[in-house]
Amino acid sequence: MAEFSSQVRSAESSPSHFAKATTPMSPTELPSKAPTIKKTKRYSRPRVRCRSPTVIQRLKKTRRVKANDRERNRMHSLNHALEKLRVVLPASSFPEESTKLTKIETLRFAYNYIWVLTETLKMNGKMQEYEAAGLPNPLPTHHNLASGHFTDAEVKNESHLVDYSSWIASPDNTTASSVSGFESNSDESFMNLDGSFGCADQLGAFPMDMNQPFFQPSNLFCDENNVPSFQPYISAPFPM
DNA sequence: TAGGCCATCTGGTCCT
DNA sequence: AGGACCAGATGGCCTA
Repeated sequence: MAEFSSQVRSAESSPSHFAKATTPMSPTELPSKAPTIKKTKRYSRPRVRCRSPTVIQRLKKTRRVKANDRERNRMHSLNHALEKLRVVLPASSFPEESTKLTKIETLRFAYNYIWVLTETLKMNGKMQEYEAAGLPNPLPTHHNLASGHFTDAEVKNESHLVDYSSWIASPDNTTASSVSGFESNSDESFMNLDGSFGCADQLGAFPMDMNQPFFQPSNLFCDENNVPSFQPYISAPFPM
């Protein structure tokens, strides 16, 4: 934490108020530990300093200034952490196309992004269970997408999900184009600022809008009659 | 110009 | 006593 504080203070982008921040003493600056000398108690009553009102006022002011300084640094460290979170979110991959996420957007996006990744992992686990049991892949494929079980809108969403989950599952994130025929490469596959996912030059919206209900991958599995059941939206994982 | 977002200040509370 | 944390207040900046 102390390390971070110094990082923040030394940040190039630091506004002028950083200059006001108190600089903690480095270990070398710290006073060497003086040998402890046991002092004899000279007063029987607790010492109460006699301070004039002006002294008290001055004391209060310096305390307030120091508290403000700490609070400023605390908020800067919080913002720094948020910034680090921003840069690992997919939306940050295309800064030229997106504005910086606000604080609340960053938190919601992160929450939802983690949720999607978790669901994807669960889905992959289920796929392996199906394979191990010798059952047909329940996930939407080109074959079952064309089988008439889905509406056009559903097919659209399904293909996006397949792309998305494959993209996430692939180590180099290059499989999205191969799954449903997108002519994209890894550089073009991304999560849009609004939470939609797709390729640079196409896509409606993979329904991952931060403020909208969510697509649930686990709902893509076939029912007992081997008919793909599909429920495109569920309640948003993040309470909006 | 209203509204959203942000940084900062401030006083209160809790903890060490 | 002093630091950390929190929430309310305030003012500046930006955008629709």
